[in-house]
Amino acid sequence: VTEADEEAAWLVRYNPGRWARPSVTVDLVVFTVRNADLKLLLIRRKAPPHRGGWALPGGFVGAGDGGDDQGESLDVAAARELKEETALPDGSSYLEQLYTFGEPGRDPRTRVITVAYYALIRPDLALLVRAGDDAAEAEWVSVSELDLSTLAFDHARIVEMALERIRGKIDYTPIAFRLVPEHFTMAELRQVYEGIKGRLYDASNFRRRFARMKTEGVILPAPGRRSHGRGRPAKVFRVEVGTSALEVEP
Amino acid sequence: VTEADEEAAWLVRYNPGRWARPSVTVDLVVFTVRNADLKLLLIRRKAPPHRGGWALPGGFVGAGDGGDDQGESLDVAAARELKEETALPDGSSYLEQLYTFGEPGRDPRTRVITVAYYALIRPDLALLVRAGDDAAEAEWVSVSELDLSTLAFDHARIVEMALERIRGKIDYTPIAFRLVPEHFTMAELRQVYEGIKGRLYDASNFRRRFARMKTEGVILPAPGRRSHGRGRPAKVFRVEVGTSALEVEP
DNA sequence: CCAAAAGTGTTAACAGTACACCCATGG
DNA sequence: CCATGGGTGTACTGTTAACACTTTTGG
Repeated sequence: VTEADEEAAWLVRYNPGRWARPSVTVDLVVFTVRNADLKLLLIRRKAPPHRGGWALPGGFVGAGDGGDDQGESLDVAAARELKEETALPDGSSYLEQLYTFGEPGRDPRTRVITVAYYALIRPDLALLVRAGDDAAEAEWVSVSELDLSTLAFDHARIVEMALERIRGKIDYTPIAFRLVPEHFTMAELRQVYEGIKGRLYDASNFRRRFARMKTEGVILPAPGRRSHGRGRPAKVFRVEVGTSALEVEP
Repeated sequence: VTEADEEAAWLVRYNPGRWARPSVTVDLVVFTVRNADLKLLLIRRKAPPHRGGWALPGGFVGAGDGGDDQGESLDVAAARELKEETALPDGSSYLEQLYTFGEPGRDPRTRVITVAYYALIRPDLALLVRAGDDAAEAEWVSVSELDLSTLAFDHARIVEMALERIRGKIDYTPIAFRLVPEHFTMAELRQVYEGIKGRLYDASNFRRRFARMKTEGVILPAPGRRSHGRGRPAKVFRVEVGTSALEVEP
């Protein structure tokens, strides 16, 4: 047995092509916060299975032609699905891989492994939602009012994990800034925390929590004030886009 | 166009089978700690590509026959690969999904999407490693001495992310207990932290950090003491397996 | 006895919380 | 003027870090 023979044998045995391949999709848990109320984007399925049921937006990952073209990356597939569903400009939303779900039987048709992502959408851009290709309608649903058991496939578990992730991550990463407009008040930022954590924050202590970010120049004063018709108008702030302190690593 | 026709059209259009499918694998980052030294398990690849190079153990996910048999779950596939490589008894190691890597071109043969897992192995069981099917040899390599750039595929990135994950998670979850023997001393537990975090801990403060777990009955006294030949012998502790306080949710 | 490692006690710094109180605006 | 929300100051609490000190073993 020559070395070339041995190598050829391995090539055959471990050629990925000889294994049955699952389908791979991306699913999106798209969040926004409005008036301290955490919402997520659901679609009504136009096609079976679960036709007419609520589900997460998503779609298949382009895998190319099996030859030189290996298709699109997972991140790109997720961004593409997000764009199809929301028509938002590129880079205006935060997108992060969440977890991969691949239980046999989670899709009755065939083995489907889905790489779930979650996205954070600024509320001033959240109106730009539209129904994608495979959806009859797309709608923002309050997490507090959502009955998870009505979701198709295993999407309830995906949503639960996404909630867990953002509720944990908001405490030690700057993801909250992805859920406020470019110019925001401390009250608006606080309401993002209240919507995600599902509890109230003391306004004065909340302010102090971000005092250091102000002195360090991460949070910058923006011109003007904002009045809500009643009470003292609030100062307006902004964060420098691309500030290293705002980078979030998965 | 009847409703049935429309439904049939959707079935064709969104039938997962009509899309090109990628191969799906699981790769494992297997950790252990010995003498405050964090080690990970690498194999030498027997087959191309990267034949002879260091790589993470892993293998293809069984996807069934494309019909009623949908194959094995991702968790099961990861546990199976771990067993092939280490021969450890089921349930003796901690296994958690890390991240999914699917850049086109990461495997030159075809589109391969890999779901990476990391595992934590108790040092008293870490000797039970063996080379799996596709490996010439398996070896524990110190993270501090490892040159990441020598790893095959995109395994350097996978290892980096696994390190990041355990270095973060050890601070707010009880994963460290998965890296000590059933009966352990505070010094041994401390060395797990030192190996993972890559810094020294004050022994007295470290002890206090776990004082509450002792009073709450999570950490229990074990009979006997342990002498290292020099100095005062240390008390021995154990944790109740299956204690809810030790459960770690991904 | 001495070196080494286990284990205890004391103090300071800091972040989070509760809460009293002042400020500025619209009506 | 007063109701409402923005904004400041203060006191208390629990956690962590630094470090001096005591205890118990092997050699």
